[in-house]
Amino acid sequence: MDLSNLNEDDQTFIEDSKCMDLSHLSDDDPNFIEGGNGGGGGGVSGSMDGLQQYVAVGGNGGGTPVSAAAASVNPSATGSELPDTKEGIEELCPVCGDKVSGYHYGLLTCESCKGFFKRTVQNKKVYTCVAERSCHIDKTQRKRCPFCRFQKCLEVGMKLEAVRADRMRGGRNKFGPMYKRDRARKLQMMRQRQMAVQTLRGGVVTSAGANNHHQFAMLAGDAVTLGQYPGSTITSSVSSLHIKQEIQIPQVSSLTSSPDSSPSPIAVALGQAGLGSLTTGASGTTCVVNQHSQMTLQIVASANGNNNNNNTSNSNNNNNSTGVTNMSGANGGVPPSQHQQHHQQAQQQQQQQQQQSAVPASTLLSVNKMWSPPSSPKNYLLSAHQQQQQQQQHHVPQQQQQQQQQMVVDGGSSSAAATANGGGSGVKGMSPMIRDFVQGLDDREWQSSLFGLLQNQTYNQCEVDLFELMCKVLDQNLFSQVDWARNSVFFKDLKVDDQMKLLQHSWSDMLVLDHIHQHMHNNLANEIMLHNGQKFDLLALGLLGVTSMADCFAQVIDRLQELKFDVGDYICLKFLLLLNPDVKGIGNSKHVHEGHEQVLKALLDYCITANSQVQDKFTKLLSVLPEIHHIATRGEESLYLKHCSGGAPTQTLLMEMLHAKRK
DNA sequence: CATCAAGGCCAC
DNA sequence: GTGGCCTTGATG
Repeated sequence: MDLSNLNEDDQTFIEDSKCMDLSHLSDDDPNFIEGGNGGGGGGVSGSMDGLQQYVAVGGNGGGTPVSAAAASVNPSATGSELPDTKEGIEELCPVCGDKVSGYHYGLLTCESCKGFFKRTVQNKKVYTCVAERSCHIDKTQRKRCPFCRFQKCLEVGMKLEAVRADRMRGGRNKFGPMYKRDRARKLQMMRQRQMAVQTLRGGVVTSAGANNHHQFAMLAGDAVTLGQYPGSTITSSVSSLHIKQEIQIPQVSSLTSSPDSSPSPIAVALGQAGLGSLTTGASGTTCVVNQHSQMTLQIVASANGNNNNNNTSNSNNNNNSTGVTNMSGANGGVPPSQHQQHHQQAQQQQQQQQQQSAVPASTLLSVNKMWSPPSSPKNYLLSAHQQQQQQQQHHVPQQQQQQQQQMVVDGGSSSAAATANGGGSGVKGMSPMIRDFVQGLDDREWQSSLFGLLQNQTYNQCEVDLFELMCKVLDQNLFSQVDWARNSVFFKDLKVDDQMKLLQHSWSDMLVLDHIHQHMHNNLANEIMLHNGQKFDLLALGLLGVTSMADCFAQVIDRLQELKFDVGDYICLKFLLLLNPDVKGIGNSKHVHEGHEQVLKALLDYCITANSQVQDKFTKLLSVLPEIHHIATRGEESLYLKHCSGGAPTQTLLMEMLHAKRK
């Protein structure tokens, strides 16, 4: 492996940083534990605060144990001794653990898995798993279950779209820059890990067993604490592994645009991307690879006749329930002509969407593909026409479909972007700071992840627990919240401990405020029809589940409408909630106070100059905050009670935050 | 021209 | 079907 360009690329690391999927680190990889890799598979020990662990360690490679191994290669290295990159990046294939031969289809893999992936995609293989769809894949057993092997390929991030439809040889593809950055990241991580290992000698690091959930870390500036999510206990007795680390945010993948298609930060943070779901669903799960980078994982009729109703009319359904079948020509069992027809429909749909929106249809695809919930990796594998079919199959009212699409497609041109670009109502009088705030918003992402999650959670599900689903959405929103916060001015300059305290005090208020914003500025509906026909109460999200607070919520909306509450106001209020100077025990309270003051002043100026027609807007806006807090507090209490009675999902950041506040 | 990530080949 | 090795060709 040639690493000659590592140093030069290293410079671009910060700018280009993306989230690394660490969800597939091998649980039993001793290097991982020793190396202190803060990512997925459950290596670093357990007494770490959940928030602190919300770290994403750079790079694509699907949580390859390599970087950790790199750290352990030379544990005596000091910060001044830069790692030997050629020795350091002796990676292992994230799929099977064999020796890596280079970047293949998106990440570093071995030659064998490269070939396997290529054959599978090119020849449109259909595999089934005769076991539980959770076969362990390693070098010696990788041939046993191609289904699970291919699934793992996808989980770790191998990219279908890197397999060329035209089979053209040679040349480079769009992933080149990503590989380059990935190398830079790995080098960066190696250096940091070496420093971390040094630090670690004084700390306690133990194996975390099989818990590969919720591994995340939080950064303050560029400082990060690594560790493992402890489940339901937040404790300050943290193994003090503080590593300088750039948090990396994945971009939404696109088949046509950005090659940097790591899984969502949420999935990354949870360490769940692509894991877990394979153990769900009916027996007889089948992998079907479609041409043109589309892949489906379908639940097909099992041997005992457990066919899923929701899938029965899918013409792409493949009912090969046993053995391995080579689907020559036909795509997933559809006769070629039929498939072509469907494919053309999908293309036409995409073209129409592209014409109608600034957001390419591919982004829509990618939303479903990459922002799938951690527990349902199968769902980021839907092709365009399959999504279309699903919508039709599940009897989603057309209006609802349009509404959902509208929300996703138009998200980019909605309030935040429009306002920031001068198209909104709040531009006049907007200070540079507020403009920056607004530009930092990404409502499209918010909506995309919301609808992506809802869709994926209900695909092929007859009925889902709506409360559980709400918790999942809240959890996802919470991760987004943390992501936003840690990249925010003022906040990002704080130390991890301070950041945690501020977030623990503001998260629920911010969730409510966010929902108000989405409701008011992006026309978020109060409920939507899920793809399985169930109705999901979106409003309940904003109420944190306490639907009896709907009147209170409506009153707040009314008041804010009277105040001509706009995006600039919203983001200022959000900062005010986050930078709460009243939070006790903040180390750098001066900084928080200053930030708070500056935002207050900016908001005041903005209220005066931009909304002079609204009498005393500033004071009235601030008076809404207690109302929001009231709703949030009720929501927290309700969720906490539900959790304590066993009625709410455990092992979520949401529950972690609930517990943290009660310590 | 060197690099390297695609696809291809073919012994097993 | 697998996987190690070879060929190709865009990129810098």
